[in-house]
Amino acid sequence: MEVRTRFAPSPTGYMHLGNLRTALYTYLFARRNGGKFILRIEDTDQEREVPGAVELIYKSLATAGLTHDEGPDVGGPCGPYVQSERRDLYLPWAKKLVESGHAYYCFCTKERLDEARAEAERRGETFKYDKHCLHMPKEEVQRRLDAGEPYVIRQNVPTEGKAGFDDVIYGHVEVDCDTLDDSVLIKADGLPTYNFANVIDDHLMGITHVMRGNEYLSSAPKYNLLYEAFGWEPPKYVHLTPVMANAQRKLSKRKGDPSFEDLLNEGYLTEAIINYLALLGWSPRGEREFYTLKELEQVFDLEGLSKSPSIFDTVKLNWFNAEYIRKLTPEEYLERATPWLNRALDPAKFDYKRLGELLQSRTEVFSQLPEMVAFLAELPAFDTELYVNKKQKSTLESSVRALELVRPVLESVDDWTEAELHDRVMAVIPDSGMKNAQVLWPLRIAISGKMSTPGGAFEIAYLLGKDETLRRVALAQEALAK
RNA sequence: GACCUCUUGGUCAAGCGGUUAAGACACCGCCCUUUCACGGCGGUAACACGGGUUCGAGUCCCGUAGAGGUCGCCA
Repeated sequence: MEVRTRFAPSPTGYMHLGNLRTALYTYLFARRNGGKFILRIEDTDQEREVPGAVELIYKSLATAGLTHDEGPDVGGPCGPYVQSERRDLYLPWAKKLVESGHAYYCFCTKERLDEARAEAERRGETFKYDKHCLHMPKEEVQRRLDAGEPYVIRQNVPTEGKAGFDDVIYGHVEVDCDTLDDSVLIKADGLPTYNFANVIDDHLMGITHVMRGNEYLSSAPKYNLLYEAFGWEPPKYVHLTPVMANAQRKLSKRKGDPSFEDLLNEGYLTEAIINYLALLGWSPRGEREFYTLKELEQVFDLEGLSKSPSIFDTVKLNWFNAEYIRKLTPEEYLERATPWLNRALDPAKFDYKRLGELLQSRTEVFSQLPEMVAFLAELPAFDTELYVNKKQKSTLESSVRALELVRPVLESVDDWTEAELHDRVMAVIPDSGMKNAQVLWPLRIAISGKMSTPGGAFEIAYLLGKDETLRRVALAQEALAK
């Protein structure tokens, strides 16, 4: 049988990394098995509608490369793929359940239920609906229905026995029916609850593998009761662990954790994000850890999925990103880096090509670039202590001598290239009695004002140009004279 | 509170009854070197705890603890 999976997000206005990973696994599983990957929008909650949110889902999936075979925008045989457009579809199914005794009309008011809940709370008990309306005579039900009284339809969970399901990752999970509540299937507004809509849609759309967050682990037994009531074969369940911000809580946009878009805006590469996310909660069980999306499509399997939550680690993501950045061609690198460099530099004044070469192996995330190169545009204020470096045998005194030695040499250089600067400066060092580092360390400090820079003294001098380099050296000599 | 689930280094994780308990990130050290980074080499660091089962347990079973989830006419 053909594998059919679905990603069913709510349009919230951003793509959670946890959701993206769910989408990724769902997509990969379908691809690996030559099946279909379906996108379904779950927007039954009208109050939470966010404008543009659906478009953002399309855009995010497209950016990530997770192309769906069926969905609202591409169509398919099981449409519509937007739940709000399927609103009239669910009630008839619920009524079938009422007929077979697996569900019933309930006229209890919210007030009565709230009261009952509060009462249970007071007694320290778990609230469970008391099946009050289940025992209502048929005639009365009909009379109240005819009178137009508001109602909901509830699932009639057996009072005894066990309900369970098989999960691909967790195995067989079983609970006593009497711990289960009769949950609402159809709300007073006529729309289905999320859980009911899921069962109906997944069945109608022929979903074979339901991959979703494990917050649904507890409700899965009730899902299966529904499948049984309809006489449908339940799908295979694959409950995925959450992506955590720390050991206690999930990644949360509200708590300031980044969404997919945030990461993209900070200059993370899609490939790096996907690669990292794929390995966060799933293991290919080998030494290898670099995978393109296409490669993942070949090797992804359910066995490698983790049972326990994983913590999102920016540090490791950064490493992946840095690795992917190094794999870029110099041209690709420069293209991506340029907008970031422009935030700190005037592109007319610097050799971006050379700058790019120097920066590529030093870039973890593009957003770090402006801060890394800002010293080129403007010499930062710095303490002369920077000149003191034990390992380079550099002291304030040696630095004074080094700059005295180097300044006239620099002034005499007309061909301002790295090679020329290198040869000319290196030529005078041996006779000075100083070590290379004793001369080059203070020179770099003098013209950059920074402990570390994307390049050594000659590269920085070249980038700055002759005038600016000499200006900074003169400034440094003044400062050291004090 | 009830029910469900999870638990290998700081983090991601391999392991599916017999291993010196992989590997990666991070961290530390050394090398390379005009700084930083890259690259190379090396190092510190883990089976939550307690009982079983077994010749043998990180791997199986039972408890305990900790963590997460569910208990909405939200999704």
